[in-house]
Amino acid sequence: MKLYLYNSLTRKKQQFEPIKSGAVGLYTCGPTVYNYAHIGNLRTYIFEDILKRVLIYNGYAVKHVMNITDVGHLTGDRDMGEDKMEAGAAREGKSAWDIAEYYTRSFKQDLEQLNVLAPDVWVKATDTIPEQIALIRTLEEKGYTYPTSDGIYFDTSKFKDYTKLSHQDLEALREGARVERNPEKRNATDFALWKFSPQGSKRQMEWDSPWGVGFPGWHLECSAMSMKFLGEQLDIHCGGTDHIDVHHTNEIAQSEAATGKSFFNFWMHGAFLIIQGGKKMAKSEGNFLTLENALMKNDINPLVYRFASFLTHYRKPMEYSDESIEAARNGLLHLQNQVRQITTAGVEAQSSVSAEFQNKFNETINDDLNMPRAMAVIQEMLKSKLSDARKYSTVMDFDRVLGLQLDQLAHDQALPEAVQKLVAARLQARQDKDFATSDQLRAEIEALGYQVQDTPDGMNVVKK
RNA sequence: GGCGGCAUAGCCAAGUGGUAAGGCAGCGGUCUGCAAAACCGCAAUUCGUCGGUUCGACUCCGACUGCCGCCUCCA
Repeated sequence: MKLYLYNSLTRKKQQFEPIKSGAVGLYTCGPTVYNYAHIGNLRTYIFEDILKRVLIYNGYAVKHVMNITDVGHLTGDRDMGEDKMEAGAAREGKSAWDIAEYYTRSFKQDLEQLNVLAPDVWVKATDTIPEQIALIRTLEEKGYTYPTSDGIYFDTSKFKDYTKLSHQDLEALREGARVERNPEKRNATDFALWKFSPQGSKRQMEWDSPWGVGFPGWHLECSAMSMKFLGEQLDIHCGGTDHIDVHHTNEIAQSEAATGKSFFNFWMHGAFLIIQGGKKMAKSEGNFLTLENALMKNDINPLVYRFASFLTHYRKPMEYSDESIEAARNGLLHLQNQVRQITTAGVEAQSSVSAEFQNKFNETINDDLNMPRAMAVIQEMLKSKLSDARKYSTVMDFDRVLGLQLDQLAHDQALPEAVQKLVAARLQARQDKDFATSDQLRAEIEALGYQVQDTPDGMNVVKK
């Protein structure tokens, strides 16, 4: 079945065809590990996970690479700020390396909680320094670089297709610049490939290079890593929408200048999460929410957030609020109950997947990952005239893409001892027809975050 | 100032030329000791405003209004 994806390069939905038949190289921009990921960041990783799962669903072998930026990402623009890692280290009184390690682990935990498939290759920027230096060398030989007092820079005026991704008007951009310029730069858009360690101070992260001791520029790592692990010409590169104008634009410039070939065929970007009032989530906005403090702290399953993200298309800003999480929580619980309903008949045994609904579902997700509509297809299927067995098989097939762990529902019944006791007591009370006590116990169970379902087969208690 | 995006029921949100998916909340019903869960049914004569094109527009064009993103660190 044909797969259509929106390509930021052409600003159109295009049919996707990998360079090598049957296999896809996927590169997703990872985090800068100087702080926790917030749920806005996480939205992008969920979008990328859906993309990857859709590729797999369509039968492609996917090789997925994600970078960990642990050096070189500056706090200010114009290549003049502090390194975020060193700043994080100073803030927390730890070494930059400890900071990187700590937040990398935290990030990976978040992805696990959200059931995001791990990439095949994790790469740290600091593990590819030789490759990055080699790339600068190539650019130097080809005449794309120039030195300044603080580093080696890429001359963007020498790369003719510089705006092919951003579609920006550089003249206009220059006029509107409201940031102080680095006077040694030849063009406002030039960027650092290598930064020298500051005079007289010792950085925690620094390396020798042909140009002097220092560290690589932020954009360089992604070029070096993706080429190292995926080759010079690649299929799909993703990231947040904010990366279009600078980060990805610079990656394209340095990569294509170095290889003379077009870099990635598809560029895909996820839209932001915004909170009530329409603001994006960011540290600087003071509305920074992590998975932990937005959901887990309130005893809400992180998969609720995953489910919530399916309700808005990835290219549209997603509204976040307590109400939206509550709606998603109820929505997921409903879906889980629907699946439980068709599981109880003991029909877990394989039945064939409904071809009609599978086609419909496949067609929908293949239309630029239209998850909101896919969710509607699922409801349509669950409310159709299919047998429970077929519904079960079909929804499990869909869950390969959804990743909501719907197959684990039956085994998810382990109740805490306190709840078990209440359940046993309520069972007894009901046998004794002592409904006052029974209702009282039901309220207690629900207060602990569980839902009581009395079915003809007995009492069912599930986590909300 | 430049570039781009968005505006659809109480809330969230698909659809993008042929007469409005789905979810949450709500209401009615079946079931139940009562609830809950599940299931069945109901909910926008209408898609920010004003014009235009068309047999026909939420969908195309223009203007306007409001909101947002990037051009500063950023997913």
